[in-house]
Amino acid sequence: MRIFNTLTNKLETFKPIHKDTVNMYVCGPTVYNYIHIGNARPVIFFDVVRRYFEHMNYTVNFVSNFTDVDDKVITKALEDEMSEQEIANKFIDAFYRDAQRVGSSTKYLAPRVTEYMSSIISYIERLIDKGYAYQVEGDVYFRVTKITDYGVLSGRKVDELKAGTRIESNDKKESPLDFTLWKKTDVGITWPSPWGEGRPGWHTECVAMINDIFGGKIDIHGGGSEIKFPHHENELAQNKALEGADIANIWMHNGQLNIDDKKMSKSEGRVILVKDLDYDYMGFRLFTLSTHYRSPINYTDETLTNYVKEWEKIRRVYKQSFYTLDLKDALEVKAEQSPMLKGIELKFMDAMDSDFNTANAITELQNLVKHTNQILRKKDTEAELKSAIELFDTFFKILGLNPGVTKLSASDKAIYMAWHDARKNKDFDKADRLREQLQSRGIL
RNA sequence: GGUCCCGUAGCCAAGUGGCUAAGGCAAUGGACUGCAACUCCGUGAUCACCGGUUCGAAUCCGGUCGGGACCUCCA
Repeated sequence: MRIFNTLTNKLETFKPIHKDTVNMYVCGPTVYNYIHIGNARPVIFFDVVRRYFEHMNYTVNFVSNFTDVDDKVITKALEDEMSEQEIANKFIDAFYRDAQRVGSSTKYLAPRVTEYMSSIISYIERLIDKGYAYQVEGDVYFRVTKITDYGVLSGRKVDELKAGTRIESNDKKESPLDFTLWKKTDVGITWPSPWGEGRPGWHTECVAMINDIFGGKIDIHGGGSEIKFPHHENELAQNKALEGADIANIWMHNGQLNIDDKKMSKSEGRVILVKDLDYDYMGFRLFTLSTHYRSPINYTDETLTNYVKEWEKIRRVYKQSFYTLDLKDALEVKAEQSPMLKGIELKFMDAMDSDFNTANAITELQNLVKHTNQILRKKDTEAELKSAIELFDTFFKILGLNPGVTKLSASDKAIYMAWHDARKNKDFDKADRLREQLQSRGIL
């Protein structure tokens, strides 16, 4: 299987560091607000990455953090007259609800910065010991100029960065590119450190936690493309300083989700929160996976509506297939996979093997829909239908789509049979009444 | 200002040197049908523009126009 490595800008054949295991870390949210639909994109995509590796029988150690120490958290806590911890807990709960809404698993290790404070402090101490960081009046900064190839991940050159006049000037820093590892402050929650009361900068938490949890280099480090610089660049720099090597074998970055072709912006009123999305969430998930993960997605109501309809179509044929077998008590029939279905399966897996090309994988899901609809029009196809259902189940599991179809109850079946008989006897008034019942039960 | 990405049918979107440029939505013709819904079959593209490299370009190179992102602890 091949994955695009943002560090080398090339497709690379995936080779795990430890046999049959994938260690991956995805930068998680700062928990000061509800997540918006752009935040949901990596939550969905990297969930699919994990699912596909698991389908390939890897053991996946998936870790995604919560940044619960941050200026924004502190500001929000002051505004709402709550503690930072209360704010964090509130929005972590909300995050889990939203992740579940869009079909992503929440059963993974989710370390919080506040739980790893001693690791972060000792990590900074080691950077100082090695001469890669320096203390000024209770602040600690990273000495970027000591990293010779700084900018390698984001494709920037130190000279160009220095030339940028927009970098905030700070007299305490040796170089404007140096970034904060520890910030002296008495605003909001603080921790004691060898440099005094304060709190850590953003860029250390991920490397410190990765080292603490995984004990070294991981296979995949992921996140949104907008945090490639400076956040991931700085993580890489810190790890090079301490270990002389990269923190991850492969860096993966997903493209952004825009609205009206522009980045979401709270100040311009261009934000849609996941919890406020007034559409079917599976349709939304399908929408986000229908574009290759490295490309930007443009959100419009029209586009999302199309994918919601598409999901209904997928779900409908699955439901019909499932109920067709259920009504015949044939759900446990032995599946017989046709060459056609085998071909669809192979192409689906090929697409996933090619840098998680979910767009092409979904095309195969659509082929399966069409083919299954053709099977449904024929008679005596239980074994073939069963095979189609199994393939749907496989695809759904990998993509994290859930049709929510369960076995019919005895009364469901009775109504269905009565409807069938009424139509057969041309008692259409009765048939229409029964049809309404079936529709209200979600069977038709 | 600097760096980078993108521009494929009305819409969404794959394809990044080689058969007639996938797939979906919409539209339209047909089939199925008690009605409706669903579903199936058919119908659509000089790949933004100009020039170059090549036997061959949507794909590589240069330019033009248009859109966007990053350089601000913004997912």
